Amino acid sequence: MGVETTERRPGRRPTMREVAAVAGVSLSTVSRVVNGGEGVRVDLVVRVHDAVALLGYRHNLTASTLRRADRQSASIGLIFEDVSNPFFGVVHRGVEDAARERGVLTLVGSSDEEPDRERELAAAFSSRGVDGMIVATATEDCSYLLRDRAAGVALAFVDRPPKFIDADTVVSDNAGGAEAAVAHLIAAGHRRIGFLGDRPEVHTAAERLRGYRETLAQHGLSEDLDLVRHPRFRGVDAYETTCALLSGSNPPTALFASQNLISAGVVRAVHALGLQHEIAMVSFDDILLADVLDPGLTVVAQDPLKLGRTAAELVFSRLDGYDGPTRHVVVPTQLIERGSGELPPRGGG
Amino acid sequence: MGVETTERRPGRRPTMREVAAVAGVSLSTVSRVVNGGEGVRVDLVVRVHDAVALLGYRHNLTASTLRRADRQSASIGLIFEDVSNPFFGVVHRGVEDAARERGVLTLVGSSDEEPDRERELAAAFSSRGVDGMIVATATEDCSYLLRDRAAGVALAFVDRPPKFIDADTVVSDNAGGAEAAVAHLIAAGHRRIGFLGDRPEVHTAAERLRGYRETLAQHGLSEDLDLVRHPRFRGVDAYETTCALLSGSNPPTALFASQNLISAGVVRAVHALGLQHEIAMVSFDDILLADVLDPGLTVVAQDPLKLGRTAAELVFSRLDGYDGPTRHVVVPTQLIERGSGELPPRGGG
DNA sequence: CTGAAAGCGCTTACAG
DNA sequence: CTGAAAGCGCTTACAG
Repeated sequence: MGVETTERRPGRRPTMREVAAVAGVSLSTVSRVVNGGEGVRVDLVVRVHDAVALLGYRHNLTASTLRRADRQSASIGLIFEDVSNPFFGVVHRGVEDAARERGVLTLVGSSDEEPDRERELAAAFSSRGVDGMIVATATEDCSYLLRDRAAGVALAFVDRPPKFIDADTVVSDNAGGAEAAVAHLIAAGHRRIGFLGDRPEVHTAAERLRGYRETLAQHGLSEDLDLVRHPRFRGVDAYETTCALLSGSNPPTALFASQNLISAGVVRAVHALGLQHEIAMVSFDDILLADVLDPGLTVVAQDPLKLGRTAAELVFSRLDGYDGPTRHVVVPTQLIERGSGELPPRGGG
Repeated sequence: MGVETTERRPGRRPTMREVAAVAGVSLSTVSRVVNGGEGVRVDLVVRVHDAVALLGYRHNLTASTLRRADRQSASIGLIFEDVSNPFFGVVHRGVEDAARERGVLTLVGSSDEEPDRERELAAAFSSRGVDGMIVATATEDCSYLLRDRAAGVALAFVDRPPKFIDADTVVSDNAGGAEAAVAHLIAAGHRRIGFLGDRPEVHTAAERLRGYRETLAQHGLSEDLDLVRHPRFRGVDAYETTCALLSGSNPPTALFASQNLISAGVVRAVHALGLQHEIAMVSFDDILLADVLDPGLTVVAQDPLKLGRTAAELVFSRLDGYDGPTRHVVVPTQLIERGSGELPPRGGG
């Protein structure tokens, strides 16, 4: 206790030069040993390792990157909407799993859906020399990243495709998942299906809305604009929007909630109104405890782990020299029936 | 489409030297302007800015850090158990919020509760010159970080205090929260209360178990070792453990689940057995949808955002020169009654 | 106020 | 196989 306090400052750490002095070899030799020891006499390797251990030397990757020919920093930058959203937490993990396999570290930030914040993060990452970036973009125009790509930064977009730049992208099958959800509700007999989702400027929301609309049309159902709602702020406002929608004059008999946090608000509202056994519901994106609700929440599950891993693989393949056309990966979704999506229309809706 | 592809390699980006040439000034002057322009003639500032814009120059923070006297990289490293655990996602966000205010970026990794992995991450962060590290440690002995601290890395521990190093720490009031949970169940009439938690090597689990035991003792209840279970793997195994516990010969009338993912498994099991209105339950750590369950899940809520923000503030105060004694912050928990914790013992337990 | 020079910690041709 | 030297992109005394 307290002993270590005196060691704290100033923050000097041993350099290769000092290791060289202790080992009685040149700086070059230390560098060779630290970088694998190829073609260095065994006794010198041993002496260097001893000196490293003695001094507690740690390789300075920053300086190494600056001088090395490949310039790789072994780090990539991730920009999500919000790292505390469980969906992005899992995407993050997927990236980390792939990155870990090649010793790459992740810098991570939240854009909060603000374009300025996204650009600031990208600039900050770029200044720190990341080898690649994975972006869940919130900007209308992603061409600001062209410069970074020209400078050698490998780019991949996840969850949402970019505009004004042609780049590797991995997204969920948003329209297809929405179609599955809405078709499922129609098959259960519903004709009036409410849509609750992010504002359509968000690509995923737009795609899910498109799937909703096209599926209605395919089944000869006309769209009632009053049934489409975009809660502006999530959680609490999805709750209020749902309450308003369900207490209107001609309410829907079923709901399609197109985002995880919105779903939580919708579910909360339906339960608060005591309508959970009356109003059918399907959620886009699975959530913890969805299976324990009464009735269980039928969802269109995404595969966020795979989204993240795939995005990382796209970036790494570029770093490994792939220079072909851009790739656009679509990860399938899966409808999971748990009860809420199989309820028939109340009163024969 | 495709036009940009040709720009991609090689990854040359303009240097200060090139900016200087274009602006017709010296390298020193460019550096001064890029760093704020203090004491540089206005016309030169303008010329440099023009050259920067023309060339698309971006400051190389890595090289700057290497040369600068303060050596600050404006980045910190975070080690969590798992970035995809919603609890740590929010802790992460708390750190990010504080870091963002001072332009600091976060490197983040998951230890998966493996000591080797934790040490690897710490070494990787250190090699990349982080200014500080925030660690939710999984190691028995954290003295391996003494060297980094001696080298000037500011340290804070979050969620779990370290052993064999005296360092700034912020944790939830684990024992107090557990006490509140158990006392609450006792007040509802329960005498046989099951404990489900991580293995006690994890500090939080040990503290919550301690709170459980001490509260039983305070109320004159003897501990039944058969009621204390440590599901080894989370989720599915918490489910099975709970089923086994409840179908035993002398089952508990109430359950205390001491971790978020374990809670999910316990809740799932209680509902699967149809006992959700019979068996009382309190969970440590709040989870999404807990309020929508039937009955609502009574929880001891933590404040993960505050945990993260506080950890960051502890790190930054060290970087700002604070050199006093280590600080040990305890963040209060809050009991939220929602129904499951207020059920009386069945059959008069 | 401005610029030439030294140097941060390291890698990499180059000569021996 | 080994070492002296140049240099990655930048900052910072130092002299003018």
